[in-house]
Order: sequence, then structure tokens, then C-alpha cells
Amino acid sequence: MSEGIVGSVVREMRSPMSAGTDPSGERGDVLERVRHAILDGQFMPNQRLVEADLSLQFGVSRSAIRAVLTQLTGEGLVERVANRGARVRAVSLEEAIEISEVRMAVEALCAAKAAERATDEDLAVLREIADAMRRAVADGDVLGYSELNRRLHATVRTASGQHVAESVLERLRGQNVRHQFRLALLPGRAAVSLPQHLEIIEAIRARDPRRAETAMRDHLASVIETLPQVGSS
Amino acid sequence: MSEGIVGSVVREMRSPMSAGTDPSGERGDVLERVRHAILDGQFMPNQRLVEADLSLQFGVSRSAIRAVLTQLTGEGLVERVANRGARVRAVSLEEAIEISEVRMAVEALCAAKAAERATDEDLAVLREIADAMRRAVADGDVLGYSELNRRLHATVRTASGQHVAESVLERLRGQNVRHQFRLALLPGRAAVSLPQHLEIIEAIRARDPRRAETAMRDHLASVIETLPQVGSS
DNA sequence: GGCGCCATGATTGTTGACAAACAATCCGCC
DNA sequence: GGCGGATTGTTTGTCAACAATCATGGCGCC
Repeated sequence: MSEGIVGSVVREMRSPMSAGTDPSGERGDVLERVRHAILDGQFMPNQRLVEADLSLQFGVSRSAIRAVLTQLTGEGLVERVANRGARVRAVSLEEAIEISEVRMAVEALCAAKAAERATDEDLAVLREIADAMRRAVADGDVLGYSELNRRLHATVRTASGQHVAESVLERLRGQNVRHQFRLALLPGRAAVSLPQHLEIIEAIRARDPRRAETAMRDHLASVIETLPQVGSS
Repeated sequence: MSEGIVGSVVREMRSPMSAGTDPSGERGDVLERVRHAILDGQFMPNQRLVEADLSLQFGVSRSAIRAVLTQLTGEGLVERVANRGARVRAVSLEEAIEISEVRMAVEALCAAKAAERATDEDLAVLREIADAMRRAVADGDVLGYSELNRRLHATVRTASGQHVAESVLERLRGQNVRHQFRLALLPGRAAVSLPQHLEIIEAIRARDPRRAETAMRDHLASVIETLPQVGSS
């Protein structure tokens, strides 16, 4: 309990557990719930994850929580040290850049394969996303655009039919959500990325693998270039 | 440890656990030991991994084994189904190809970065590997060549300084060892891959990122092309 | 003779309690 | 008043026993 000041300053109170979290509610996977709590920012980076607390909060036994923590550690979302417990892993700016570099390599592969193998339905979805993106930018809807961005990349991944690449990317995305999110909030960012996104979509719809690959590469190169502007956390 | 026949059907006997495996020996990480048992082929693909058996075999409690199994499941080496236990995951030929495709993308990145950032010591190691590879091929030392192959790729990865790529590749390699190994055993394979390996080394030693990247790409494209000849396992 | 049902055995999943490790606090002593 | 060492409290790691689940084999019934 107590135990203060980490990274920037994450208060170390044992989960206040204010109102919500009906203990009986949601028999649904605890793994999912904890993962989302981290991804949604309910659990901040460097925040301690005490097994007993989570056990109460999610209404499951400590062993269940323990298993969840080892799984999330494997996914790179949680950091665990010897006899000192687990905490939400904070990814540095340098690592965020490395992650984006790997993403660039793998998503370029996916874009090329998507251009070859996308179904007509995939292409229709892509067109919808393109239209919605244009609208979101016109309306200044930053959050909506961010969500569309996520959907675009997800659609390209699944359209590629490359399951291994898909899982690798899913993993990397999880570690990077925070940086991704802050990036999307940069003023003027959407204006830069919109044409890149549209070009990716166009290339895939034209079924041109090479063009799709370079479009994706260019887009992520731009992301990497911009990343330093969001600060290290 | 007997227990034969993999391909279609793995007999379902609880590991006979013949002689070895002193229970008191090796206080060393159980995770490592189980992982190596899988990677070294002591545990064959699709072989059941019964918790109680492993518990006895490795001289640790069942909970420890349980934790190890969830971790290895996260690494993609073990497959677990609901209330039916764990088994060594068998990767299909199709998946092996997908894995190699992703490897191609990421290792190309590493090769380029290695060409930029390799230390003089790295370059010296690479030259030694090149020489040893030539000798191994001349002597027909297939196993030695296979090990050198592993070392070459490992050296390129670490020389790249791209930690994220490194961990992704390490993961993928683990899932692919069996196919990799069978590939190395193909007659005449070394004669094909040797010049490719030498070209990778040359390109990095020349500090030419583009050349290193395409050399690595070409090499892995050749691997992917040859993979179907080893059968699906 | 085949089909379905129940008993049995083998394995996994879960729980609770205990031991070990670490951090913080408190006390006496210099 | 500050420092070293023991003590307390908190949290993780481990263990053994129990409950739940699934597969298997035998038995009766149609």
C-alpha cells in the first residue's frame, strides 16, 4: 500500500476501487478485462498491480490474477520483477520508435498481400473508411479519426490473410497504444496523415501490391518522424 | 524417453520418463529447461504435456509447471485447450511459410541497421562465421553449418541494436526450429545458401544497408521457396 | 446387435493456507 | 542527533488438497 512516486508520478494507492466493478458482474474473461483496463488507461504506466487487489477488484481468485499477469507479461504489457510484484510497463520513446520500425516492415508486407488477396467486401469496407476519414477530418473529429485509423490498419491486416503477421502486429500495437493515442492528438496531425491513409486505401483498391507497400512504408515513416514530438510518456 | 511416431498420430501414453532427469539436478530455470526440451525435440510436436508428469520429471511443484505452460503458450510453443491439457504445438507448412515471410520483412530491417551500426567486433565475428561456413560446406559438416547459420542470424540481429525486432524474431525462430532444421538437412541445401549467407556478410561488412537488406531478402525468399520440399512435418 | 446412459478414472482448474522475500519502521546505542 | 540492527507489515511464491471436467468402458434396453 502507499509507496509513492514513480516515473512521472503515479500515485501508489491500492486501487481506490471507487464505485463500479460489480464483483459479480461480467463472468467474461478476466484476461480481456485486465488487458483493456491497461489499454484504456484505467491502469497507468508504472502503476503497481497488486495481486490481492486485482483479485478483489475483478472478483476472481488470486491464482487467476496470477495467471493473467504472467500472460500479460508475455504480451509485453506488464513488467514483473522477482519478489517485488507486477506493474504496468511503460514504453519509452526510443522503444516506441523501434516498435514503429518493426510495424513498418510487417505492415508493409500486409499491405502488399492485402492488395493481392483482399475480397470485394474488404475493398468496400476500405472505401467506407476512406469516406468516413474525410468526414472526420472535415469535422475536426479527432477521436473519431483515431478510431478510424485503428480500423484501417486492422482491416488491412485481416485482409492480408497473414495470420502470423496479424498476431505480431496486434501484440506490438498493444504496447504502443499510448504513444499512438498521443500522436493522434497532435494538432494538425490528421491533415498530414489523411492523404497517406487515402493513398494506402487507393493502392489496395487498385490491387497494386508494390504501391500499397510503399504507401504503408511512407505512412509509418511519417509516424516515426513525428513520434518524438509527443514526449516520452 | 521412447514415445515415437509423430506425423499423423502421437501415441497418448503418459511420458514413460525412462532413466534420466535427476530431480535434484539443475536448480536452473524450469522455464528454460522445458523450452529447450521442446526446441531440442525431446518433446515432439503434438505430444501431450501432462502437468503431473512434468512436475515429477523436473522436480518442481505442479503450479510451477502450470506457470511455465502458460508462458510457453504465449510464446507459441505450446497449445492448450480448455479442460483437455497442453501439448507441443505443431506448426503447419503454411504457417512456417508465413513465419518466414514475416522473418523476411523484419530480418531485412535488421540487416540494414546492422550494416549501419555494427561494431568492429561484430564485423570480426561475421568474418569468422563466413570462414567457418566455407569450411563446414567443404567438409560436408551439415550440423556444423546449421549451427553457424543460427549464429549468423543471431549476430545480425544483435548487431542491429533493434531490441524489439530481436525479440520478435527470437519468438518466431522458436516456432520454426523444426522446419529450419529439416531444411538444413536437405541434400544440396548448403550449396545454395552458402553464397547467400556470404553475400549478407559481405554487404554488412561493406556497411551498405540497402545491399544488406536485399541480400537478406533474397536469402529468405530462397528459404520460403525451398520450404515446401521438407514436407509438413 | 446397436444405441444411449451411467459409473469410473485420469487431468485439469481452483482454493486456501503457509513460507519466503523485501521494504519500512522503530528502538537502543554511541 | 544520527546510525545499525532487529522487528513488523506487506506482498509474492509455493504447496497440497479439493472440486470440476472430460474421456472411457461397461451395462442394460430397445
